[in-house]
Amino acid sequence: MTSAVLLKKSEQTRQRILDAAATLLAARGYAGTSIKAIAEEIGMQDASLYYYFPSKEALVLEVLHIGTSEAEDAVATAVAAIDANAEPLEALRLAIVAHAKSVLGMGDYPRANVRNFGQLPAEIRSEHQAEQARYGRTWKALIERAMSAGVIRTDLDPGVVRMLILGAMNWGPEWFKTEGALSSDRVGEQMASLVMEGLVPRQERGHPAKAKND
Amino acid sequence: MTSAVLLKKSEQTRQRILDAAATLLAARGYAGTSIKAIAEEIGMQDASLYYYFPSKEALVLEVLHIGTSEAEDAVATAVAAIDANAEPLEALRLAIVAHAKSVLGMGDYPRANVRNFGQLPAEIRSEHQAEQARYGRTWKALIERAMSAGVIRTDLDPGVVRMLILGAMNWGPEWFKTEGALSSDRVGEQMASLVMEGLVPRQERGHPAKAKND
DNA sequence: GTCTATAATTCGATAGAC
DNA sequence: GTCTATCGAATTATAGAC
Repeated sequence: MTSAVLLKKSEQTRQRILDAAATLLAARGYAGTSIKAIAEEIGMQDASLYYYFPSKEALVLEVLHIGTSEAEDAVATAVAAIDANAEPLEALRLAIVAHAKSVLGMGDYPRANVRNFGQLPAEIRSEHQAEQARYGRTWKALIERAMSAGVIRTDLDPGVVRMLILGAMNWGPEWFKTEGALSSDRVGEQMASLVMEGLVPRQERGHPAKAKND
Repeated sequence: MTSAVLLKKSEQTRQRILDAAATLLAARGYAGTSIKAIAEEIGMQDASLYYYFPSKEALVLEVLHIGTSEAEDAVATAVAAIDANAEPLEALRLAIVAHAKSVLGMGDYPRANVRNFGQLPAEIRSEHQAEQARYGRTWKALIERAMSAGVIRTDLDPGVVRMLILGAMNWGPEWFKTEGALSSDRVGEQMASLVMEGLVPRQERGHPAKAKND
């Protein structure tokens, strides 16, 4: 009898394939990740993967889908801690921190997602865009609510603002290495702080952006 | 007799290959761009390319190298308009605008560069990193000078700040389409404004970040 | 479920005619 | 300089034994 937590062996193998694919996709990208390499990662023959997935594209799409879902869940959980309608600025800040930690953290799926959805072959790109669009709408709502409330600037195009914020964070996997001196948590906080307060120091007391040499 | 402006026919062909490669690399990425596709773009047979370039890797490296050089030149030219030591904040702002326009503009080379250097095969990545590192030092100097002068925040790690700024802009090619409503110039200005002033409106009069509904 | 063997393409690259 | 022809390797995917 199967339980909810203890997966069947078949499910376990499927999961190990997904994990290996996520790890390699995050590190080497779509074209640099062959079915053979994924199979080797878990001590399998490449042909055996096709028992679990009908094609490389289906496997990759599922990895990216999980990556989007993980980031979306992280953001939703973070924002749910407060009343987002009453505190739209705080909601946005929590979302930024959550997203930043998702793409910098140890989980391979969100990183695999942001590093690959821009280089997908045209045939499967559109399929993933439907998933990605839902996450995009989450951010669109966060930003527009903050603009309507007047707590963030309204002199910029909301779409540009959204992509700049996500871009600053999504670029993280290109340079951030876990072995470095700074933890992903600290970098995530700095990302959020810079995006929210900007680079030029603020003069008012009590603002999150401190003067200097703090 | 050859002149400096009128290239020999051989040089012209070489240039057409580079241009086609830059266009395809910017649009489809490294693995999605085959030698055959580049050749077809200019009505050539794939084998003929090897008369001009010894390998795909050499061709790609030259495209990325040109992309880095173009961005670096644009930044250097922009910053040279002022006394960067006397006005470190303005120097940084000009650099941001220049870089943003480079990766958003019609030129394919800078876009090919930022979209591909993260997915290069390991063997050639290190070769390009030497070029890229020089550009990185330009930015490192710009940021550290501004920090020393106290005109930008010093409570953030300078390396993180550098990669966040460049990341927000380098992500542009993932979403910005020339056919859209906003011109690359306008988007570039908005990028610079957001990175410098942040998302949260400032209260002081006369600051570049206007209150709202401007 | 996992293996071996292999088909079918694609790709980077070379050889040699013209 | 550009072409045709082709090699060798890698890759996705299938067939069928166990």
